[in-house]
Amino acid sequence: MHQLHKHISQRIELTEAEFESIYKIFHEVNFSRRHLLIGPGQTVLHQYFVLKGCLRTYMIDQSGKEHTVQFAVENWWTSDYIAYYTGENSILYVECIEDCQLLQVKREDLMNLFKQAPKVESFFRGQLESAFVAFQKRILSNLYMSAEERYRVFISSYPNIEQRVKNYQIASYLGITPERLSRLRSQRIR
Amino acid sequence: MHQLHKHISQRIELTEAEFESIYKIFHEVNFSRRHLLIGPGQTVLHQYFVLKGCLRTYMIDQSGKEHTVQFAVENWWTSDYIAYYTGENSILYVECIEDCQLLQVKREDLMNLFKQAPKVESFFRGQLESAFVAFQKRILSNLYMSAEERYRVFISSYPNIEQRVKNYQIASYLGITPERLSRLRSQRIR
DNA sequence: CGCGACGTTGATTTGCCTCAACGATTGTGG
DNA sequence: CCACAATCGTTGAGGCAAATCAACGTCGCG
Repeated sequence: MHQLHKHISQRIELTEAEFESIYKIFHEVNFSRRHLLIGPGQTVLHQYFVLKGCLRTYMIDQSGKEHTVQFAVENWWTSDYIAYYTGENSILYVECIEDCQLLQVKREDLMNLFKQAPKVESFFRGQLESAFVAFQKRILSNLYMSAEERYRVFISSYPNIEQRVKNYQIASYLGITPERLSRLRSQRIR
Repeated sequence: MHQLHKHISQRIELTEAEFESIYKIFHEVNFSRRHLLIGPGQTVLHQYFVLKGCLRTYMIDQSGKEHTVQFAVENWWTSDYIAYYTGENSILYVECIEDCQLLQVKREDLMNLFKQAPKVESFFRGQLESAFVAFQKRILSNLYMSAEERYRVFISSYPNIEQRVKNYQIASYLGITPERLSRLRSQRIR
């Protein structure tokens, strides 16, 4: 079974024939490490399903500091969702931090597919519900957890991520400086 | 046109007859100030559309501090969405901070309706997309904005909210102490 | 009218940032 | 394949913003 088929099947039932018709609007694309998938100012027509690799979505503020919104690894979806959903120009970067094998899909194609196959819309509604829950939990964590606790939660929700991304990138996800993260980690060992 | 019909029409087209059939699964409920709609440990079967009034969703951490996830005013939807979507027991409080007139709808009824009326599912998918964007922006704001900037953004995105909720509740939404908020506001006036 | 909840102000403490220096590791060009 | 440069992670010193703790005035409600 195709990796995407398996992924979708976790949420809704789908015959091989149904999957084939859905899969028509997806296109496999490959990018090497450091490739910038999306940069500020662009219009964002696509979202991406990660077959293999790791990506990071982040912004750069006026003072030049990076702030990471999310990482995406195998079987995650990614894009600049602010631009993708609103049609506004992007303010985010989406960068491959490993060589990446992705499935690209155009929002327009997806919207048309929803009309023909309500099942597919159900799948994406379900995805959005899960994302909604994850975001709400993240906002809560930022409100009541210490930097150290947030670090611990992060590590357990993205297994093996430490081997795949730079520490300063993790720090920019947690909202702390790389120095601070370094100190938190050395404290934990003692 | 009914307030809910008007609200849904902003996103999808809906005839009067279609609205009537949808409206069947909604029930009007009224609560007075301080009523606790949802408390920790409960299962959450419903979400609510606010016809009139103001509600607050928050948690209380181990040290007894409150942390506000969201406020809901007229024409907003609210619930403990973590519990509502996952089926887990609630960890949040949803409290009426004014006398409230609400439309209650059961998730189960909504899911059945989706099968009959894909349009309705499209509406809620659209809602989720907007919420997703709002959350992503909020997470970004927390990463790169100062407390003062976040306060300013908050005030402009919830107009007149200052007259409706307590300052310590706003502070707990912004992730700062009431003392800090008080000082920020007195600075701004100068 | 009296009590409790709330908002404000002041004094003190602290968690985290900034700046800076120094290895270690990675990447690159000769 | 090696040498050098750039990037990254760590550690230390110093400073600042925001939290904490405490006191007091005020408002609203029972």
